[in-house]
Order: sequence, then C-alpha cells, then structure tokens
Amino acid sequence: MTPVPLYSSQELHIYNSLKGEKEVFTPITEGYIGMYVCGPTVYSNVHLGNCRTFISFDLVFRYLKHLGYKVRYVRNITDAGHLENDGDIGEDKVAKKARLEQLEPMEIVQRYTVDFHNILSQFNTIPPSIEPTATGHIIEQIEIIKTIIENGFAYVTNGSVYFDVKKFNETHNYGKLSGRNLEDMIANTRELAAQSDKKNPQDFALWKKADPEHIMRWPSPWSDGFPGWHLECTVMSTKYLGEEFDIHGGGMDLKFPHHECEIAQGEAACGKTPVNYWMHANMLTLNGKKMSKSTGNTIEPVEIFTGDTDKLNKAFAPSVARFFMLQAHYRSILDFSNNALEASEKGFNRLMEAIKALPQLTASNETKGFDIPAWRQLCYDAMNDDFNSPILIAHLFDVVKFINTLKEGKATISTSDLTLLQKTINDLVFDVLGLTDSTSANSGDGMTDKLSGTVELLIKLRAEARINKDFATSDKIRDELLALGIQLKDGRDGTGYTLN
RNA sequence: GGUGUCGUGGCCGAGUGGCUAGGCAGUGGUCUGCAACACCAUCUACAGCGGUUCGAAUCCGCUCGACACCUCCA
Repeated sequence: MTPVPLYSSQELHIYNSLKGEKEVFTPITEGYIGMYVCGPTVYSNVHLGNCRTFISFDLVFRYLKHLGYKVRYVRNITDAGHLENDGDIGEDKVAKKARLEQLEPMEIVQRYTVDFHNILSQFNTIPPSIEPTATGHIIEQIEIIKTIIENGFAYVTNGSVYFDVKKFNETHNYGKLSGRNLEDMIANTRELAAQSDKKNPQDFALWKKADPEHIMRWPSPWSDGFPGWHLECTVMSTKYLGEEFDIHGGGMDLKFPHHECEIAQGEAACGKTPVNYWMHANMLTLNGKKMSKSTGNTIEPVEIFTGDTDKLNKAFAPSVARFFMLQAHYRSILDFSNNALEASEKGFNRLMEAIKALPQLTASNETKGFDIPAWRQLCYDAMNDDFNSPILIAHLFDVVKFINTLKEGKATISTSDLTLLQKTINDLVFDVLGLTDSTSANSGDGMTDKLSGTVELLIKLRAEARINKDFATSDKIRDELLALGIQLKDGRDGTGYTLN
C-alpha cells in the first residue's frame, strides 16, 4: 500500500480566510500573481510580532516565486497614521508622536522606515516589488472617495466623509470575511455615539477633517484633513494590482475591521470584490499574550540579536529566530520564549551542520537506505498544503539523519540522487525557507586568517601536549579557548573548532 | 455581552477518523586521556465527561480553561 498524501499532486492549496477552507490556488492570469500585504505603521520600532507576519508572507512570496510564478508583491508603508480613536477626536498616530518628540512627522516616518527595512533585511526577507506609502497616494484616495460618494455608499458630515455601512449592506454583504452580520453588530453596540458625525457606529471614516493642531493634513473637496486608514490599502492595491487580484495578506488582527472595510470599499468603488484569496498570519505571543506595542508586551528584534534583555539568557542569530517561527505554521499562534528559541537554535545548528557536510559526500552506484525522490515529493507536498513549513522542516530532519549515516559510511547514494539532494536542499532551505548559515565564519565578527592561523597553532600545541599526556596543558588550551567563544571539537580525523 | 480560534508527551510544536510528525530536554550507547561537541537508539501524548463509529487526538454535544477580534495593532 502506498500512502496517499493529502495533496499528492503538485497543486498548491491555500487556506482562504474568506471561505474558511483550503482551496486549490488558481491565479487570475496564468503564471502571474498579484499579492498585497498590509505593511507597518511607522511610528515606532518594529517588534518581533510584526516581523512574524512579514516573515510568514516572505515564505509565501519565496515559494510562489520558486514555483515559477511572476509575483508582484505590494506591501505598503502607513506613514499618514491612523485615526487613533475613530469616532471622536481622530488623532493621527504619527502626528502625535511627532508633537511629543518635537520632530517633523516625516522625520519620524523616515527613522522607523529605515529601522523596519534594516530589521527585515536581517531576517533575510526579500523586499516587496512595490512598497508604496499612504502619503504618496493622497490624490488617489480623494478620487476613490468621490467615486464611493457618487455610488451612494458614503456621506459627508462636517467636512468628514463616512462609509455608509448600513446602506452598503442592503445590496452587499458587510461581514463576510470576519463572519459577522450587521444586525448583530448593531444590536450589540454598547455605547451610544452621542456627539458622533456618523449615522451609525459601524460607519467608518474615509476622510477626516483635521483639527487645527493636527500637523499632517491635505486639502480635499470636503476639508483640510487626512484619509481614513482603511482606504490606503484599497487605493494602493487597486492601483498596482488592479480591481481584482489574487492574494491579500495581513495579520490576523487586521481581519476586522480593516480587511472587512477594504472589501466594502473595493466593492463600493469598483463593483467587484477585490481579492480572491485572503490569507491571515497568526499572532506571536509573549507570556501567552499577544505582542502589542500599546500594552508594552513586546520584544524587539535587536534585543534578540544582542541578547540584551531579561527575557533571554543569550543572543540569537536572526536566522535562528526565523527558523523558530517557521517551525510553527503561519496560521497558528506561536508563543515566544527563551526555552523555545534555545531548542530551535540547537535543531537549526544540527540542520546546518548536515548541510555543510553535503559537498564532502561521495556518490556510489546506487542509493541505499533512503528514497530521495520520494522524500523530495513529501517536502513539496508539505509546502503545497498551505505553506506547511513545520512539516517541511520535519522532513528536512529526516534527511539530516540520512546525511549523517552517509558521512559514517553506513549508507550510499547515487550520483543522480546526490545531485537531486543538493538541489532540493538548496531550493528549500535557502531559497524557500530563506535560512542562512549564521554559524559560518563569514559573519561580521568571524575569523580572520591571522586568528584562524593562531587557533590552528594552539590546536597543534594541544595535540602535542596530549601525546605527551600533559593533560593539564591540553585542557587549559581547550578551556580557555572555550571561554573566548572558540569550541574545539575532537574527532576521528583530528580537531576542528566552531565559533560560539 | 457578541463573534471566532484553540487546549497534544518534561518543553516547543505538526497532524483531522485506522498507518507512533519533527525539534529540544531526559535516558542508553558510539567516540574521547577525561570531557565537550557530534552521531545513533529510545521515550506512544492528545483538557474533562458523554455520544456517533468496527475503530476518535481527529466527528457531534456539554463542561472547564486559554487566547483573539468587536478601539489603534502584524
């Protein structure tokens, strides 16, 4: 009996949040994919939770490209801020921070955009094809508001423009993504919006008139003000990907109201539902609670890279943190902890050690002990099943064992299988998972020729001491090098070393 | 209050009706002057109660617990 995997073909299945189930992925235009992911609001340093989402979609982007699709990946920068309290004051987050620190708003935006790019680059994410900013698309936002008003789904009050959810719901379905229905939402509205400009509490702002002290503002037919948050994604996705596109991603916390509003805006403006496949990446938690800037329950990537935090016992390489995240499925909640990271680091190093041994392997006439083509298929089956990276990684560890038995000469591999193995590892570990070998000496504080020569000399001296049974000297060399972060490794063919 | 997700071995974390995921830790072994490192082997868990079924961690119901969204959030 041959086991029949869930998806035995090469067909890619994606869990579509809109349908609540996995579907075969079919792009609108064969061979091409339009993908939009909601980017960050650049008013503070990114925390690790933010990064998880972008790493999740980096995996998606990488795999789609690996499958041969031409992908246009659009990820915005929210630099106009959001309405902080949709309903009354309407304060812009970026502008608020600017006032507190006496900086220009765009200075804040610049600083945290640079930080965002820097951190994501350390996590080895591939930059999006287009990274548009909200402030760069004010004109387009104003234009689409006009269209929505013309189509009868928005109204103007005191210089602000609101989306008429109730009206929209008469002919469309507001709530189809998040599984809510408007009647329930109205029935469950707790507080009465007494002094609100809105007809209904569910209505959301498309344009907000700015208070006099509000710094970031633009002229519009309705008032000097600023666009509503939900609108920017609709405008930028439509502009660069069209009125209908393939994939829209974002954090689970954006499902409602943000993405629900995007659907409503798209349908109200264009008469079409904008997105075929909605994908939501789940949250990274710390101490069992969602990471969130506002509650202070966060850890910043820099703290992980330096180990300079009481939440960790040591520093961890970006690639280890990335590996840790990929060991969980993107739709699962993942809890961050020192213990979990340490476990991942050890597994990651074991994987990398096996991969480093690949070029030294010699091929034989036939493969014994492992079925490389079948293994490769299992790896792809895992990825085709809604980007199941943890299953892929489990399969990678199966091949690690095989590589180790090859190293010990207890198994053999044919030339063609060895080539296939090397290619598959290269494709999946480096191209798709986007891992990098952080343990090798090419990192910044790595070995210089002088230092490596010195270590080789010490190894030689230690070997002589051991031959003379002068273990006091040999142990001193070993222990003091270890204290410096250089670990000697005695093997059958002599002594090697690694940098810790 | 409404909506939804989830509860898996010491820890992390896959899996959705029968075929013991995987990683880490632990244990046993190989290697070693002793170690460390590395490698091999091993450890049979699915919140509780009831139901459906030949068979349930997986489906259904209830109970308990956790989390998320309903306000800015990745």
